Amino acid sequence: MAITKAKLFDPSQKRSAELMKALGHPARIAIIELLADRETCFCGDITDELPLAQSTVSQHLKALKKVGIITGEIDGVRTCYCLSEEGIQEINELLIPLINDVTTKNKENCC
Amino acid sequence: MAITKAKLFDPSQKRSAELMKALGHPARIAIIELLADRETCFCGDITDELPLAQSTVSQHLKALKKVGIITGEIDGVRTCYCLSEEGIQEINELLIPLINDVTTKNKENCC
DNA sequence: ATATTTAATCGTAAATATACGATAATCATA
DNA sequence: TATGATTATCGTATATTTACGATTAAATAT
Repeated sequence: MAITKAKLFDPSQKRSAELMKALGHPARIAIIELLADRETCFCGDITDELPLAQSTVSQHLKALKKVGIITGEIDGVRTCYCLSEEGIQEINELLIPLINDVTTKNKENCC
Repeated sequence: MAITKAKLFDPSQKRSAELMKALGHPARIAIIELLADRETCFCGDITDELPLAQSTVSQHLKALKKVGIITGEIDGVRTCYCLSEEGIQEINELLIPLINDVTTKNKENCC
């Protein structure tokens, strides 16, 4: 059957996946936690806390920045990275409904 | 300086990343949404809704099941997939603190 | 018993992600 | 101006992911 299979993924699904994917690595979770604790925000400080090379940490920071979860602005010879409120808010807005849907609708009737 | 770099990623960070990674693809987001809407739960029905081959959908279902976000149990010749309350709850518990940390602590002082 | 339906798995190709060291670029300092 | 500190980027090797068609396996129907 399956007359059409034309329905592609919609922008919201793609955006959700993009954000989730950016969080899909222990190093990037660790970075988020570090920034949330606000003990530090320079690339070098973050590198000191992670079991990874500087270039690798820089790559992870770039990935988080690209999707809008963090911001990074140059401050002299260093770069200060901070969590982006907008990005975190977006994660919040995309995930919470999903979680709510599940916990309310899925209580009784599965196979 | 960076005297030691011994601290590896902790289990919670790895688990969070594992769950986020599983959600890091539009097809898997779409599957979660389909299952939350509870219109269907058999692999074939899901395949009909997605722009992907049956074998690919089966792979995505396997990935979601592996990390505990969905369950799948054989029902005759078909397999019924359902969202796992435990899995969703875990996502909830791991993400909410992170989001809260951010939105409360990160208000004022960034670079 | 044979055919059909459904889903999982296999094999594989192509793309993406991850990690590192080396290098380059930029700013601050001597 | 030269040096040092900091971070980004380049080049590259390896691993993982994603996708597909073909095949297999299992249950049901004929």
